[in-house]
Amino acid sequence: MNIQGNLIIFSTDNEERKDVRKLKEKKLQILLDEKNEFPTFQIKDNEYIKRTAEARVEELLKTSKFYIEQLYTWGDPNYYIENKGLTITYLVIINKKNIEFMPKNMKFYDIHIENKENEYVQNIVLSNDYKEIKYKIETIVKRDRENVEYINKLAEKTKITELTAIIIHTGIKRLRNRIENTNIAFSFLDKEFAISELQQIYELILDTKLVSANFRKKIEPMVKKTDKLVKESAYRPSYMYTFNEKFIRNWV
Amino acid sequence: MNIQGNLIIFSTDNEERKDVRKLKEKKLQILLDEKNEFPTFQIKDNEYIKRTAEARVEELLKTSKFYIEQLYTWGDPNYYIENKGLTITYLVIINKKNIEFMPKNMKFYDIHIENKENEYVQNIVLSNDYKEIKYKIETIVKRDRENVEYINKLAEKTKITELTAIIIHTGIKRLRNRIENTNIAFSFLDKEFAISELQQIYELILDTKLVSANFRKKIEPMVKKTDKLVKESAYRPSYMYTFNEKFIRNWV
DNA sequence: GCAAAAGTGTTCGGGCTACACCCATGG
DNA sequence: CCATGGGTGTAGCCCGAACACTTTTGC
Repeated sequence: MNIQGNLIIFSTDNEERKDVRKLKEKKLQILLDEKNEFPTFQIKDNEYIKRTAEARVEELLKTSKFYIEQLYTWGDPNYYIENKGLTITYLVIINKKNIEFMPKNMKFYDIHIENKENEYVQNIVLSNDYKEIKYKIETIVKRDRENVEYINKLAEKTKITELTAIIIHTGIKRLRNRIENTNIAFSFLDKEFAISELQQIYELILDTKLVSANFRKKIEPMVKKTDKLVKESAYRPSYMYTFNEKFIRNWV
Repeated sequence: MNIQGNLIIFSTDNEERKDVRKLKEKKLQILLDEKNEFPTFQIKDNEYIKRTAEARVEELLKTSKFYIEQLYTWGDPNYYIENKGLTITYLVIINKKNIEFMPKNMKFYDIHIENKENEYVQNIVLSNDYKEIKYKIETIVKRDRENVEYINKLAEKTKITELTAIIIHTGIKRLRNRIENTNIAFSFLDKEFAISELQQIYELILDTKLVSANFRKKIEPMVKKTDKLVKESAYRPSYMYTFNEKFIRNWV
């Protein structure tokens, strides 16, 4: 049985502050290699797969500080050109500051997901300094390709495989589910952070603009205020907050 | 690589009506073999695993009417005595009326999950006409056995393996997640059903009592009233309802 | 009439939304 | 002074919880 693991690694990037009066803008990113594919790893008998996946992240980025969970196991021969077997995908969230080393053949792509027309259509844009990949994902309910059918209209042109497109789509859906129900948002951030940073994470993942006064109240029970101030911009400094450990939430 | 599939099949049973004035009581059930294990299936290269899992259900129960989704892929050598590899579990929901054949070596066990003390402790009771299996599942947050650690205190006595216990636990959590966010509840029922039947499904899965006046209002948009009446008891007959197809919801 | 479920309506409170408003900062 | 984000308060709205009440049935 041919079986392989791979990793969809999410992170965020802080753009430089162009205007001291404005917030740094964060961007959601994923790590892909030069063929626009995810980092992979081999799975052997008598190994604890989750540990194997973790070890691969550690080897890749030389750090052990990240969040990891199993995303899905893909097993549809139509997804593969050769070696038609299974792929187990793990979803990773990492704070860039914890990355000690960047593999030469890999790059973080900015990823932007626009929800269009209706809830089943998404436009996905991947870009870095060198290239831009755009494609549209359409979910058709009740058809039978892993429960839904995905159409990756621009897949051929962009050299993103259908499976890669589906994994990105599923990864985003999982993030959206988790961010509303668990504390994964904090995995993107430093131990101490400003509320506006947390809000940006929510906005990036959910692709919405939130009203900060309301966001603040909503997440208030999940954070603890410290007495430290961030002073690095031409607006009122923010207090630093930390995650309130009482709000650990697990999920299926 | 040694890899296997298995199935956690959920269904419900209608008890006989003891008192014409009372509702039939439903019970949540799962299918286990004589060793208290789940039905398994083999996975081969070049097969669409979900289809393979479906085919196994069809072969087992001689029907094609059921709900199926991937639950999780288990890969921890500590879970296995021998053949230490991977197990991919699919979760199935079936209406007993659609089962055409019951395999001789398998039985539906009533399953009752009590939430105790706090959200991390569950008492699980499996029973059928011949035996009863009780165990307690404790989830410890932040430890590292598939993200949480499970302690199956009575596993040895009851001959339920640790993996079986974890799959049941995870299956229940998945059902609880799905029932709040999708329309899986309808998979347990006939095409036409009374609101009280639907409510019982919710109560069984969530282990709570719901106020029927409020439940009715909550699920109102998800159902359509027919003009048929159920008259088979000494209380006011109910209209039959059907699922409103506009409320199909998918999930990650 | 009675017990039980079917079904409707009303009240109350908590949480979310929208928005007004003041504060603190560097330029 | 200004623009910008930080932070607080408040009014309105919706949804869910609690519960009262009427209807319908078989016995």
